[in-house]
Amino acid sequence: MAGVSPGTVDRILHNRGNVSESARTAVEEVLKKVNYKPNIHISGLSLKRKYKVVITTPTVTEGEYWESIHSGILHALEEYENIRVKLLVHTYNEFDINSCREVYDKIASINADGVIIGLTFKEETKRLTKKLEEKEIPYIFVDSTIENSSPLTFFTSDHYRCGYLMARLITSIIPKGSDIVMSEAVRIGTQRANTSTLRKKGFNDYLVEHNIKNTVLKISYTAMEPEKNDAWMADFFQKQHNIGGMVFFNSRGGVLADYFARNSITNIRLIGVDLTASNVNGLRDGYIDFLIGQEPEHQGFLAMKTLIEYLVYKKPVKVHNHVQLDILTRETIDYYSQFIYMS
Amino acid sequence: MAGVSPGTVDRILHNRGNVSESARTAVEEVLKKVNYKPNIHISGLSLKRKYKVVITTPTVTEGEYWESIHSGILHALEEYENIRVKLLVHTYNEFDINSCREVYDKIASINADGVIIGLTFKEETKRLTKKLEEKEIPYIFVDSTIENSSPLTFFTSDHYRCGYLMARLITSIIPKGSDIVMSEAVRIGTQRANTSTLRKKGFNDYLVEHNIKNTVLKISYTAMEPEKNDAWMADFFQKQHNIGGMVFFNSRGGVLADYFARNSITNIRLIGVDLTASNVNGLRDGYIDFLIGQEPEHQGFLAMKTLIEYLVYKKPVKVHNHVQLDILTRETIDYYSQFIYMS
DNA sequence: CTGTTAGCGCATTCAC
DNA sequence: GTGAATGCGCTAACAG
Repeated sequence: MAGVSPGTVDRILHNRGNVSESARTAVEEVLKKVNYKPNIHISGLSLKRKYKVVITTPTVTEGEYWESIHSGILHALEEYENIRVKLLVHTYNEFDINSCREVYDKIASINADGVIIGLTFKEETKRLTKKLEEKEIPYIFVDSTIENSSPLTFFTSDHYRCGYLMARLITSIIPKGSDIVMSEAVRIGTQRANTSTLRKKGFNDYLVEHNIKNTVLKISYTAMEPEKNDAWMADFFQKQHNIGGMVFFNSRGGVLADYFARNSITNIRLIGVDLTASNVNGLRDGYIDFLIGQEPEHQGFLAMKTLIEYLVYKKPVKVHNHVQLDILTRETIDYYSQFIYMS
Repeated sequence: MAGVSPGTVDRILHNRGNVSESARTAVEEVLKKVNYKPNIHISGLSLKRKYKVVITTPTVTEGEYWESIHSGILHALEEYENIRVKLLVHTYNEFDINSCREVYDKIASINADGVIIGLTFKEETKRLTKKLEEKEIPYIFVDSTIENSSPLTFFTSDHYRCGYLMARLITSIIPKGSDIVMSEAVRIGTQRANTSTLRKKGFNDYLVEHNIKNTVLKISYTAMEPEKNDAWMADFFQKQHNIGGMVFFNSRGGVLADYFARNSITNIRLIGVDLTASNVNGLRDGYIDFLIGQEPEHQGFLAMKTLIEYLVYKKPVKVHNHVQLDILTRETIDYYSQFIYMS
């Protein structure tokens, strides 16, 4: 239509240069006129280049949070089946900083085209990203981000808002004047980025802003020595009798739901985060009232998709991204699909 | 790999016959060995056949429920850009059964390849589907379905469960012993399928099952004469002083939120259905506590996608489908994207 | 700076 | 029954 060859059009579409101004304007006019939109799937057909993408997260356990992130990444790869990307998975032990360091060193030595990072150790991760920046390798955060870093983009939920929401929910369903228990899993030195901290801040801010005076108790639950928890909880509930509700800022609420189930405790409202297998059980059985989901699959999916589109099509990237906060109850969990993707 | 030509493979893939048993087995073996999966997007490239698809719903108003359904359908079409489907949109006035009948007659006379139906008038729709069945034209329901009909499939939310959920939510946030108001928009003879009825049933069942004795008042709100509502509501709230919360089984809760805003009523909890513009405003401003979303875009998207895959690829169809029930609050609405699709 | 051509995976057509 | 040829939209490689 513009009187030029397909080769020229392609050069214009991809800014490859070597095009005269006259040809460019002529083609661009036609492009606009016919409202041209490239077909990404077919374009992949003739693309030759191969890409190496690294994904690094804590070790993946079945039915847990990180598995969903990985699953989303794989789904994105399926959608772009025509694009040759080689996925290198490097997971580390989230309770062992040395494991993380080792894995990160390995990653820094790979000449990857892009890296997707689900982080636990903040300082370690800063060291890695610094190296990546030097080599000009783009990286994307999932689950949480780090201030003062320069990722290509990140996909997380708004953890502060999550805590704020949890405060709103728990205070609206507990008996007036009853106590609230806030549980954090403080794992020394390993605090998963600052998700829990942010949630806690959101939670407290809600209480202050709404002038809520209920007593807030804290328990520090340990993921390291689960065998001790039972005795420990028994002790706690023996001393506290005015508890109306509890919130878990990490994904371990299911443990408490399980304790409630075994001890027939039904008068304490419970709100948790993440759709882990045990959380979902607790929700289904009625021991957990609300679960907040943060779309881990979607995070992984978007991270991979964005990376591909950036690498292959130079598509501009929006840096700051928040996924949904899903509120689930036992009435809605059956219809909740974690396998949802975005075009 | 099987020592045959691509033509033969294609014949096997699509069961076109004219293939020797030996060739078939040889090819099928290879297919399994390489785990062959056809690439649907590229297959569309060379497909010649064109399809006519009809979509019929109540008239589309901006920012309202049906617009989202249409939008989802359009998005599915974008995803299958290589497949030539001609979309024929036929909307009717949901308050006028004659308009519906006219439109349906028109549709019955079209030789469509498939029809997507968002229904309001149950009996009228039954007449239409009967005709479609005679002509062996597949049809799909969105929003709601009809018992004893034979759609190819339907995509709706579980309206009964929705009502059940609303009962759970409202009773858990209102002061103990306060009254609950239940609002239905009874539009004579036009009850949008039976969504409201199902929700009401779910609502009542929850109350009975959980032995909840709060007084439940009813108001019948009219969409036809909106100018009368203000006086009417003023009258209602003057007489009732123990109202703790209200639930709307249709999407018009925003009207009440608006009334609350203008009259500074803040002590009544409100739960509504659908993310219409006015509902979302009410939620943002704090007059609505929860909105239940039923993924209209997703419904439209899935309906169109399923129809295409059925028509073009003869893909088997799951008849019974329920989309998610999303629970939204003012904390989560900002991150809620209605533009989410499923692969 | 520009045009030509081959080929990606797939479905169709036609000749054998 | 079968295979060869063509073309869909797009990119890459190369010749001019």
